Amino acid sequence: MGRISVGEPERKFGSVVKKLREAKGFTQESFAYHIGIDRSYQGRIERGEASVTLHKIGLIAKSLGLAKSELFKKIEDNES
Amino acid sequence: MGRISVGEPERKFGSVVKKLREAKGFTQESFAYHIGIDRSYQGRIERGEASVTLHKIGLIAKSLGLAKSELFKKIEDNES
DNA sequence: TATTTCAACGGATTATAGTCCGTGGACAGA
DNA sequence: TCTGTCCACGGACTATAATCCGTTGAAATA
Repeated sequence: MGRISVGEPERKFGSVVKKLREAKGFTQESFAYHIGIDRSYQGRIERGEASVTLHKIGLIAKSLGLAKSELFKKIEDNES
Repeated sequence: MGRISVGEPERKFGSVVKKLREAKGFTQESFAYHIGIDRSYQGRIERGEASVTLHKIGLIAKSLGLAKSELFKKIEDNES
């Protein structure tokens, strides 16, 4: 994987997901469990170290109660 | 890879990308070249046989002249 | 101080995204 | 016809997403 940050889009994606997760009161681990992904991978995503697939993006957005378009809108506006 | 369709989200993603690409007058090959991805992979994406990464999603959206949120909005509305 | 909770981070492995190269079929034009 | 263009589809390979399991450190609480 890209251990160290893959790129700007990944970093932005990660930081917004992190903020939204925290706002929902989830820990990384509980959130990851809820989605069905690995806890350490959730950390990597939030640090911008992973270029997530469409499949995972869908799971994450759903868990945050957002449509993918809405999630990306927040990322683009960086209103988190 | 998932040779055969991965899931509904991937199929929708693919079919909308296909329509938008055609609307822009690109062939699969020219579009793929323009983005910098493999021609056969572009075909797989459009057939819903690939769960594209954030990185590729960004390249595709950009090539279509759309923000990622806009691309996903079109996919969700299926207005293509 | 000791204990618990959470996130950062790593190494090693497995699953799959993405590449490379080729074939065949449909269709349009010469 | 035949020639060129475009797409569907495939196999084999390479790169990397995603998993699994562990360690460390910070901060809060008892």
